[in-house]
Amino acid sequence: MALEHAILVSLLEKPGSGYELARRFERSIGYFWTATHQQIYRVLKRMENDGWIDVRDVPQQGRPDKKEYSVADLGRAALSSWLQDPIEPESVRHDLAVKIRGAAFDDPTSLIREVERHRQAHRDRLAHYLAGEARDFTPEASTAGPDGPLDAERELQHVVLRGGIAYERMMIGWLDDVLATLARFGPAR
Amino acid sequence: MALEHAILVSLLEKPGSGYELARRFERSIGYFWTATHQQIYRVLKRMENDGWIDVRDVPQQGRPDKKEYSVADLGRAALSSWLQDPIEPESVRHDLAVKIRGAAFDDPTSLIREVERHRQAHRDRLAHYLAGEARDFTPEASTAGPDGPLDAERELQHVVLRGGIAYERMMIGWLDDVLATLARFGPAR
DNA sequence: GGTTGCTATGCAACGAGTTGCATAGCAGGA
DNA sequence: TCCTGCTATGCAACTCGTTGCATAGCAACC
Repeated sequence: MALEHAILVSLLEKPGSGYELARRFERSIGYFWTATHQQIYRVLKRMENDGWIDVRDVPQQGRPDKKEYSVADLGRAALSSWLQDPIEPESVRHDLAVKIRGAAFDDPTSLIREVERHRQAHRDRLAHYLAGEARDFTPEASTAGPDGPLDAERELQHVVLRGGIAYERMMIGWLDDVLATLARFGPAR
Repeated sequence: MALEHAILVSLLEKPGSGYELARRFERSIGYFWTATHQQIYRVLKRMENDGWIDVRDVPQQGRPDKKEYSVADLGRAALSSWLQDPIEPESVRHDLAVKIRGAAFDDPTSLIREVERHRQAHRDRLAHYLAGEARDFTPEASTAGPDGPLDAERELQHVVLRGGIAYERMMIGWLDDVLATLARFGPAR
């Protein structure tokens, strides 16, 4: 499982609390990994017990105190070891594809609406990614203040984002294809 | 969860045993859903208890007997109801993307090999999909004997396969991009 | 005769992910 | 004042998926 490693990468890029991590997983990390706050808290606790990360209590004004986590030597070693380990190409699971093949045995009307809804969701995500790319990865943004990541770090974040963009574009094109196919064969039955 | 629904669709397309289902999940259904035989057997048992599917003992020559499952009325109704239910666009989980962003904090040499390995796996899968398309979805193959699926069924299977093809092509292109990025920034550090 | 390999089914244990709920401080608005 | 909403952390129960193992018949090969 890679959730703990995704957390390590995110904490290396910038230390933070469980809550902050959960928000990153809704945003930039969410381009390639999703996790709820319950999962994150549980894994953070385990990682702390294993000595992978250090905690620091941070009092705050106007909001509850937080625990700020940062990567310890053991965590860095664990990440390094995982990075060396080969992984299997992911296994695919597309509920929507199941539905599309299932549409041969049912009225496809509601499926058409569903596919249109998904296409819109992918368009929204694509727009969101493109906005993030324009904001963070244009040449002018490259001189990012003292908190800005290093060149290699930035470039790698960018190429992962480009992967998300390519994925969304591919999905939109395919869903267009699906809708055209449903239009040709749906009403004929 | 959609495993039970994927099984229903597969059994509607053609009745079969748990073992045969497991093999389909390694092949055509595997374009969009993966499952091991243990999962399949467990779910088949539950579906049988719920009256979604019927069983028939089929004695065989030269090999162990099998249980052939087919979809019952209750199962067809359950599938129909699920097809009407909206689903959320899938959440993404790419171990490889975690590794790529993690490469900023480690020696990227082994990652380059890994990415090349994945690119080859996607090329192999693409070739496999294209061979299947040429075999099953060329105009000449459309007059497919008495066992051949109906036109709508075939068209929907084809559009799902095209989705798999588009996905593999997108991945190969992106992994090329990743390798170019790693080549530019990996050695410089 | 023994080994390997394929068909065919299944159990048990574990690990990971989801869902619902609980707590608590503080801010802002009706 | 009460209600809503955001930050911040966490428990408990459940479902789902993975891994390792077991059984059993038969075929093919050395």
